[in-house]
Amino acid sequence: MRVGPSQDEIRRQNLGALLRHVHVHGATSRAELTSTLGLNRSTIGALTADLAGAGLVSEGTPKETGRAGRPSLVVRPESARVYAYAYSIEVDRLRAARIGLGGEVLDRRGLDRPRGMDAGETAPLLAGVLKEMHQHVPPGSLCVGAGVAVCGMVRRADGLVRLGPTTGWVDEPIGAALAAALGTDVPVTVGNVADVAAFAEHARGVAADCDNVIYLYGDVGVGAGIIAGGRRLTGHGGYGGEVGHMVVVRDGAPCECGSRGCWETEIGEHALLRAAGRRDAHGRDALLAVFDAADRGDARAQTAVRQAGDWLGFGVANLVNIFNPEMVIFGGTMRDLYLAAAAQVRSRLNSMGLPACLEHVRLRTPTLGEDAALIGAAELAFERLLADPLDAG
Amino acid sequence: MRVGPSQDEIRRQNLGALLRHVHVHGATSRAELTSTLGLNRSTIGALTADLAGAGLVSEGTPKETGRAGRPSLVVRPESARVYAYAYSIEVDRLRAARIGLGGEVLDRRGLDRPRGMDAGETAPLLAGVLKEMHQHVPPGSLCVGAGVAVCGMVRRADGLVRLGPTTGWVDEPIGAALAAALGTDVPVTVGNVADVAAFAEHARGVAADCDNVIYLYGDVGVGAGIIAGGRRLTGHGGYGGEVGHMVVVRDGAPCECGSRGCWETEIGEHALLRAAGRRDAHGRDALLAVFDAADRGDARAQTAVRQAGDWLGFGVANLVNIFNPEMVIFGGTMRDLYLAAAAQVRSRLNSMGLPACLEHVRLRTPTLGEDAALIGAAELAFERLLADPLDAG
DNA sequence: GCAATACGTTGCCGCTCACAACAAACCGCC
DNA sequence: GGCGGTTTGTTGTGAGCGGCAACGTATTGC
Repeated sequence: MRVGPSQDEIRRQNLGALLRHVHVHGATSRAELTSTLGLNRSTIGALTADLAGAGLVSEGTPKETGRAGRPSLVVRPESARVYAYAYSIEVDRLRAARIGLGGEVLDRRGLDRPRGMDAGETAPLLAGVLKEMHQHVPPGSLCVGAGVAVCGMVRRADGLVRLGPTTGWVDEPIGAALAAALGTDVPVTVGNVADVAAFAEHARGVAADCDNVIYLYGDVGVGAGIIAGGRRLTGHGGYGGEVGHMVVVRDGAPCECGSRGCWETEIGEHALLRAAGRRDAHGRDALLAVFDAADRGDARAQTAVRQAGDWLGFGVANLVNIFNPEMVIFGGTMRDLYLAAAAQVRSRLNSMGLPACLEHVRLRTPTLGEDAALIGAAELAFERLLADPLDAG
Repeated sequence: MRVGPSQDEIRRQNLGALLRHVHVHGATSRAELTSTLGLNRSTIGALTADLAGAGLVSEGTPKETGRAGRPSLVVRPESARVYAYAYSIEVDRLRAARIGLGGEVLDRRGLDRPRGMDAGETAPLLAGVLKEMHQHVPPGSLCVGAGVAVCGMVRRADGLVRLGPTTGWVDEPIGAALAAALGTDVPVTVGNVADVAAFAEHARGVAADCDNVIYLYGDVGVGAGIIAGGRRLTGHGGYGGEVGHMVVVRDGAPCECGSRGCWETEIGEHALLRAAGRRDAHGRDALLAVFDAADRGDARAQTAVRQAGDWLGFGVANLVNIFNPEMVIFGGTMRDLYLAAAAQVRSRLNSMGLPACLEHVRLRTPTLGEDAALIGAAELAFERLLADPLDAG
């Protein structure tokens, strides 16, 4: 049974709200925080004092106010001192970063990932990168945790990767393995790429003011991160958003998942390359080559792109009818496909979508670009800090 | 920016939590409330005193405890004194009820609804029924509002019915019309039937312990009420859950919505009747006749039912992959179809659903039966009371 | 009739935030 | 350079909330 918070939970929530504000919006004057958060001056003062005492923010005098009156102290996130580790596990690459409070990328590494590498082999590799990065951490810094973005279905409870067609993983306990490798002082959170990217775009990207968002992410397959009513739609086990396996052609082409006619068999990498007559190619570069060819007038590539764009619009229309979102974001390869075939997408969407659902929906591309997964992964780790700044700090 | 609640909001939330508990679970001893809500004895005492003072609950000594110790006072909802009006606007019927706090149906009316009647004509009719029912209200009672369940897409902001294929309504302001007819002291809330029924089943039905639920409701069309993470999925405008217009056959049969191949063109009333060779029939009785015929061995009816059941499983599998729900509930005509073709539904679901998503999903029929819409409509009205018991009371 | 048990009631405490009064820092003007 | 006006930080006070412990009360079991 839901019950109201106790007093110290109020405090925690307010500390979190303040810290979240400077984390997302950057340095903010206390006066502005007062009006934004709707708390009293004295309360804001007490909260910032607590956060500053924990080393999470610092206060300073502003340069020039330009206005009359005593200048308000500016509350800054301790971007250099408070940080999270972020990982992105992709098809043939591993990316890692150290990201400061506020979202600044402090350090960044990347390494190739041989196909077929499982979680048990990956975790020590990631831990090694962490050790490398850790050598450059200034003394007195605070690590709030590590976040991992991975292509595949992630069990919310423990970060087990149930099925990652891209990586070939089945039931790989990357969360547990990484937690074991990093030790108990670095809590690990694992999330699906699309979910995590959606989270990032919702926190500090295009969807900053939208509470109902579908973030469509494509690499080899297609998944979605869904924000419904301002909160991430996880589903019961954490597997929500597997829109790539929505069947759009009954008894259609076989999909890797074992079903047939899944959406990603029509708009995924393989489908596009095959339709463009490049059956043996794979990877993002090959895909971009198809879009390039279509741009230059290659008839077969154009047909392939139009066909895929039409199917993209088809699936988006279904999702728009089901979710009535405010915004649909096209990320990963879906961004390229959308940009190459926007006319087809919109046309399908307009013919299939219910008028009421089409009313306010906006189609967008991500603003955080390649870093969305890493930033989102870091956000996962920061989430713990923001929920309880003083205890986690 | 989200900020923590102030002290009086804590009080409101706790009052609401207590009242919600006795509203949903019936009379409860103070001792039980203490352990369930996790609040102190003295706090529970103060809260019940406030609620009793507002006439929302009453306290009494229990019959027999059977255990040693001083018997705990029992907190009862004032079911007879505190009530809401509930309406359900259906194809050819209007149903109305007066429902007491706790969910008890105190009074119930029904009348025929001529097809083609619009909101402007319906509202006075509903207001008239309310006046009738009002005559039997004991003095000193408290009306907390009115809730309306209507087949169609409802704009959350003001209860405008955007599109109700069943009723033939387009942009009918039933919320505003009813509010005008009932006066300002009876706040009106309008919701989609499926949403409202899902709400009811989640509050006090099969889905009581499930936070991720899809309630599939069929009449002429098909819609869904979706509970995600314990909260109703409304979408941006309030139109979320229009799963009936998920296209399952590209360029398929034309649908009333203007699109083609919508799910409801395969599992809706018309589809089933047509496939069973009863093109001219309509209504629930005709549908039940088809299921009866299939039961008795009519080959054509059997084929129609199996076919529709297969499509039902198809769509459910898509939804299960997208939402990863804990439970799928089949209501309205979908209940009949599911019961008649459970084998087909499960077979399709198993072949198309992702293993991880199938893991914990349960298929169920509603427990609240025909009253789900009315009870859910009343819950909409009670929701305002539960959010702030003393101000609304 | 007594002890044991469980519960309601009461007074007190710590906590949080709002509020008001005061002090401090800036601007513009003379 | 001094002055008032303005905006803000700081401090002390107060109200409201829930937790807690002590005490009174109602029941069961012996």
